[in-house]
Amino acid sequence: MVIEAAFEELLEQGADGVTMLKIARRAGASKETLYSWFGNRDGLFSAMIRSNADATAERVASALDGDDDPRDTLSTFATGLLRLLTDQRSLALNRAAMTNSVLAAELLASGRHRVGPIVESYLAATSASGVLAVVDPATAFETFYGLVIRDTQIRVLLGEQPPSPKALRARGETGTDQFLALCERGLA
Amino acid sequence: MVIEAAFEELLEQGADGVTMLKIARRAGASKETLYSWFGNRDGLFSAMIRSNADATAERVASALDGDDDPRDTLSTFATGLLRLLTDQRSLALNRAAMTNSVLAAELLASGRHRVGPIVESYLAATSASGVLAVVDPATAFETFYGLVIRDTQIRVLLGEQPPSPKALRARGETGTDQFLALCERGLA
DNA sequence: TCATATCCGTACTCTTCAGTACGTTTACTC
DNA sequence: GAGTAAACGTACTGAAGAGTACGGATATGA
Repeated sequence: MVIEAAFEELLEQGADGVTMLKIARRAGASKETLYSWFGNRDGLFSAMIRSNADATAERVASALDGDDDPRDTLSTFATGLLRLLTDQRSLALNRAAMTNSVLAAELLASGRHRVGPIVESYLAATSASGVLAVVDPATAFETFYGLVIRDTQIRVLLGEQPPSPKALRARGETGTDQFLALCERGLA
Repeated sequence: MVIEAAFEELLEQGADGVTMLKIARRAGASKETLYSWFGNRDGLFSAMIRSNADATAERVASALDGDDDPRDTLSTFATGLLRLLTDQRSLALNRAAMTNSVLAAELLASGRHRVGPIVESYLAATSASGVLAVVDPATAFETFYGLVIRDTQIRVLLGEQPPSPKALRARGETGTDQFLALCERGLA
């Protein structure tokens, strides 16, 4: 599949090293086919962003789906979010979008602005049921995000090694504990 | 000055739109002069990164310098950090470095890894004097960073409008309050 | 078997830009 | 004002890649 080949090229060569010819060769397709399917280079990148975003939104929604203890749900979700944002594909797409305003807007729309509301409605519902007290779901999610992600994403975007799975889990749990502590004091 | 001209080009054209010729013209210099001063394109970008980092480190150190109430010091510092990370020059440099591993490493070294220790030693000293209780200065700084910056930097990197100065200040204060609350409970 | 649509491979155009070469000009020093 | 070094401007080379053109292959279905 072409999108798969494009991701492989992207991971190996970086955003600047990706060429339509290399992708075509790896996919066993011709350049002309790529152009007829995706229009141009940006179109192909758009398709990659959408493909990644679809997989993401689905996972986020299902992580917040059960009715376990909010601490467990949030902590699992936190770990998943960290894993997602330090995943090589996401990183490469973020790097590529960073220097292209159209792609950047698409990435924001299909990523942050699609995931945000899902989490916010979870926080609102949980808060309404009295288990958890958040002042405002939107700012609460930002606080949660900050406590979990910290400077991790920007550092790996700039080339640092991503934290180990174990470290990710620890971070997810600590961040969740900190978030719940702030909730208890009415500071989230 | 050449570096100034380069920054202007970078802000107007974006990282990909910057060419040595345009910079030379804007600076009233010749391409050959640029090459003799900076070696090559990356050398010029390195110089820009260093120039920006020097200004930054100085401001950070002086913000943490006085012996005011830690809440005031931290809150002022927080606002400054937010302003710094959403500043157009920093953003443009981050975007440019994101697709160039050498520049990325330089940006990390002269930015995050230079500012971090300064803040950590402030936290350690303040903690030692009993005014504030942090478990570990390094993770405490990460927590503080997360509470202040949240997803602001990545969003503006992807093209969103930076928050207003007023919003930045509010964020700096709220983030500081949250951080101090976590300190009190031994969670930072 | 024929018709049609899709796709492959190759080759071509066009543009852009990094980096270099070089002759001329400015400016400073003695 | 002669000598020297730095810097200007213009022109050139070379490489790379986006996008296009087209003839030939392959498949599908009537």
